[in-house]
Amino acid sequence: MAEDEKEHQQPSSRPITITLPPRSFTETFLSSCPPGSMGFSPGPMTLLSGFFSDSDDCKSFSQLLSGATASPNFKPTDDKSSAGDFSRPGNLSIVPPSPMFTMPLGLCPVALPDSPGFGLFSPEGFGMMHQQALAQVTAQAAQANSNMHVQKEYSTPAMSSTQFLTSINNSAAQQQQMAGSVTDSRVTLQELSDTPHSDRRSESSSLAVDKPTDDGYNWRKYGQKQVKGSEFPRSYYKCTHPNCPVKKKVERSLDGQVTEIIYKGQHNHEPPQPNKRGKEGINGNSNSQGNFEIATLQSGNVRKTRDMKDQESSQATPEHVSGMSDSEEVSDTETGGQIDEKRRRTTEVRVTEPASSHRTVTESRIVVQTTSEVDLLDDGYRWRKYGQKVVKGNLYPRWFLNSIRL
DNA sequence: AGCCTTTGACCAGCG
DNA sequence: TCGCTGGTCAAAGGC
Repeated sequence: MAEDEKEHQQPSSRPITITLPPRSFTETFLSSCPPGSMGFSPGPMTLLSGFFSDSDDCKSFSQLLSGATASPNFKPTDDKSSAGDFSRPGNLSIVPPSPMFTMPLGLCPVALPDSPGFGLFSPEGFGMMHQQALAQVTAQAAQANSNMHVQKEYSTPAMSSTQFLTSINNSAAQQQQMAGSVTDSRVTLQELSDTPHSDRRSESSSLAVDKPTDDGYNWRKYGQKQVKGSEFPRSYYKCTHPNCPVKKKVERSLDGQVTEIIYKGQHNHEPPQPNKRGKEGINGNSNSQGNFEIATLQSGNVRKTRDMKDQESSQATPEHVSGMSDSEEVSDTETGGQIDEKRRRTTEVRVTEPASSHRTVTESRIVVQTTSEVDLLDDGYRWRKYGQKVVKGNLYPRWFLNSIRL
C-alpha cells in the first residue's frame, strides 16, 4: 500500500509551482565539464569549475579571503544562464569574512577520502579542531516528480527521499568519524539502497510516521509544531543519550516522507549498538559521530516552492547562523580572550540534491557557510574560488570554492 | 516500569 | 508594548 502510495505519488498532491530552467545547472555541468580528476566520476563541483572564467590559482581560504574579500577580483562569468545565478556582489564590503563554499554532493568530503575538502569535515580538521565550532549541516535533496533521479547521477538504485536523507545523514556522520578512511558517498548510497525502494517505504510507514530517520542514534520526540511556511509539521527530537545535547528537527509530509531534517548539536557519545538502538535502528549504518551540528535534507517536490524562494536566503538566516552559538555546544576549552564573536562561529554545510528537471538530471551540492574564517581558512588545503554570489538576506557573500589537490 | 509520543502551554527573540 | 513565530516544556496517556 505504501508502495502503491509511493508509486502513485503524483505531484498533484504536492503542487509544484516552480519552473526549472530548460537546462538545469547540473545538466549543464555534465555536458561541459572536463573529465573528473578525482578518481571517480566527475563531481558536479569539478564540473562546475568549468563554468567560471575565474582562474584563480589554488588558494587557501585565508588567501582567498584576504584577497578577494577585501578587493574582489573575482569576476564571475556573465553567463548567468549557464552558470546559474552567480553574480558579482555589488555591495560586497569588507566585513568579517564568512566564507561559504558550495560543492556538489558528488564531491562532498565524504566522497573524497583524500580530498582537501575532507579535512574540513574530519575530526581533526573540523570537529576536533574546532570543538567550539557550531556547525550546521544541511542536506537537501529533491527528487524530480515521482522519480528519484539521483540514481542517474550517482549510479545508485532509486532511493526514497528518506533513504537519500539517511544516506546523507550517515555520510555526514562518516565524515566526522572517519578521519582517514571514508567511504565514497556513492557507496553509502548504494548500501543504503539495498533494501528495495518499496520495502523501505513500507518500513518507514509502518513503523511510525514520526519516527525520525535512522542515523544511528536514538531520539525522543519532545515537540511538534506547525511551522509557518512549511506545509508539514515539524517534529523536534532530542538524542536520548544522557547529556547529549543533540537535537534534530524533522519535517514530514503527510504521507510520512521526510522532507527535511535539521541536526543541531554534537553527539558526545558513540552511536548506540544496533541491538541497543531504538526501534528506528534497523537500518544499521550507525556511524554517526555527530560532529555536524545541523543537517537538513529537503526532498521531493514538496518544498520546491519554498526552496526556490527561501533556499538561498534561509540557508544563512540569522537563525541559522547565530542560533548556533548556544553555550551548550561551546566546550570548556574556549579560552578567555578568544571567546568572542569570532569564536562563536557558525559553520553551515548544506548538502543539496535539489530539484531536477523533468529530465533525469539533478543538482547536488554542499554549501558550507561559516561566520569565521578561522575554521575553514587555515585548513591546510588549497581552494579555488570559482564563484561568488551575494545572496539576499545573507550578511556575507557566498563563495563557491573548489578543493584542490595539493 | 520505563520509555515514548502527543499536545497545549509557555518562553524567548524579533520586528 | 504587542503580536508573531519558532522552540521547548511537561503532563497525560500509550506501548
